[in-house]
Amino acid sequence: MRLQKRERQEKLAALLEGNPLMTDGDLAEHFSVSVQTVRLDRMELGIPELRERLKDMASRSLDDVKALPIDEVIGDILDIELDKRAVSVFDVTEDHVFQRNGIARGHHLFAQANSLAVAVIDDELALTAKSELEFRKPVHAGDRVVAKAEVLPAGGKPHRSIVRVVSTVGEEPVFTGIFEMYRTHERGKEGQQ
Amino acid sequence: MRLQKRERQEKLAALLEGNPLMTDGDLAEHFSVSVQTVRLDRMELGIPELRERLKDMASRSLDDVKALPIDEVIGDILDIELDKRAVSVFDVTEDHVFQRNGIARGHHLFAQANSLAVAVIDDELALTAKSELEFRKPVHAGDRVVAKAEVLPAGGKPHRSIVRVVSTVGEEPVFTGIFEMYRTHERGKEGQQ
DNA sequence: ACCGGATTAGCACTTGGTACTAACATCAGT
DNA sequence: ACTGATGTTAGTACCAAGTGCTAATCCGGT
Repeated sequence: MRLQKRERQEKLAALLEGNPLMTDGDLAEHFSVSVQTVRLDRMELGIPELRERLKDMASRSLDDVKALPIDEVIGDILDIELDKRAVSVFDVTEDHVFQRNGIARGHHLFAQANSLAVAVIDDELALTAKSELEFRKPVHAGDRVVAKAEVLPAGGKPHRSIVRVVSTVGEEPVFTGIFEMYRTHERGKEGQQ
Repeated sequence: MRLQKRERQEKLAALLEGNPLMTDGDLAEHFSVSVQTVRLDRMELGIPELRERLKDMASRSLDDVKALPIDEVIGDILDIELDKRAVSVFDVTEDHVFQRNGIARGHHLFAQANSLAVAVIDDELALTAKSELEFRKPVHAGDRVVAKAEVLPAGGKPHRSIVRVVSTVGEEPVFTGIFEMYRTHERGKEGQQ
């Protein structure tokens, strides 16, 4: 019954992949097989015991807490010239769309554009003060959204800059936003690097 | 030496908060105290044993994988009356702020408000078409943001609704947004419940 | 009928605990 | 100085979920 063994081991590995919190006893019951057989299977598959699996997950999830906040910018910045212009790209996945209709939730498009607007400002503190948005076309999972930002003359207001962002999928504009940004330092201090 | 005990227990709790992977033995060594004392301390503090802590972390990190994409709505909706008004609350954590200055990134405030605007519309398909935002005050980690949405007369435009959202921390308004929403069905079909 | 891989059983041992009991230690109050 | 409360340590029995090892048994193919 060579096939049975192989099949069982494959299913066992898959099972533990999805739900690592099962004891050998649980697994034995699930496959109607003895605990020892489950142990042998784990040996052969190189799967560690429950406690080791838990420890792994726990320490990995500790790292995750530190790893998560590295989304300072939503989307990958491809090109940037401070206080002038910037380009970023953002790939829309299933995670970003309404399950209802498959259309990307607005806040993701906003997040990409807003992040870019913040990034393009050459100042250690840049905050969004106001903005006007237009969602022109629905965006779907699989779409690659390219956002282009350009910094416009602030119109004389101190500590302010205007950033205009246009996001496109292919050639089609899907989103536009005007961001009025607050900054601590006046524009033009190129000496800061 | 009542103080010593209290102090030790505080440090012990803090220690496990930061690094839950320590055995009673590790802790005993760290505090130069017997294992039994550590156990008593854990009892008094209601801290479960190592394995339970690992199991908790592991299952939590499993949930996280499933829980993250289920952010159909950012923030918890406290109250909602379709096509009229809705309230949601969103707790800002370290994960939502710029590490630079501790100020919440704009897209989180937008996401809460926009989610609420979508939720309050009584239609199977509601999309944001345009919006105007104002970020009035910086929001910090630990702040609890309460967003209130009200649906305004659409001004005669077909398939449109206007939603006004005001977000506050305490009594202070921190964010306001006007959302022009697109909907498939005209307003007024109350029969749907 | 016999061989070999697969399976099962049994036992001793390990970790990191719980639950409980008992012995000290230390200090305060009278 | 004696008593009591509080805190600390020690020791025992027990548990879950394993490892590691040996031995027995099953079952199919030739």
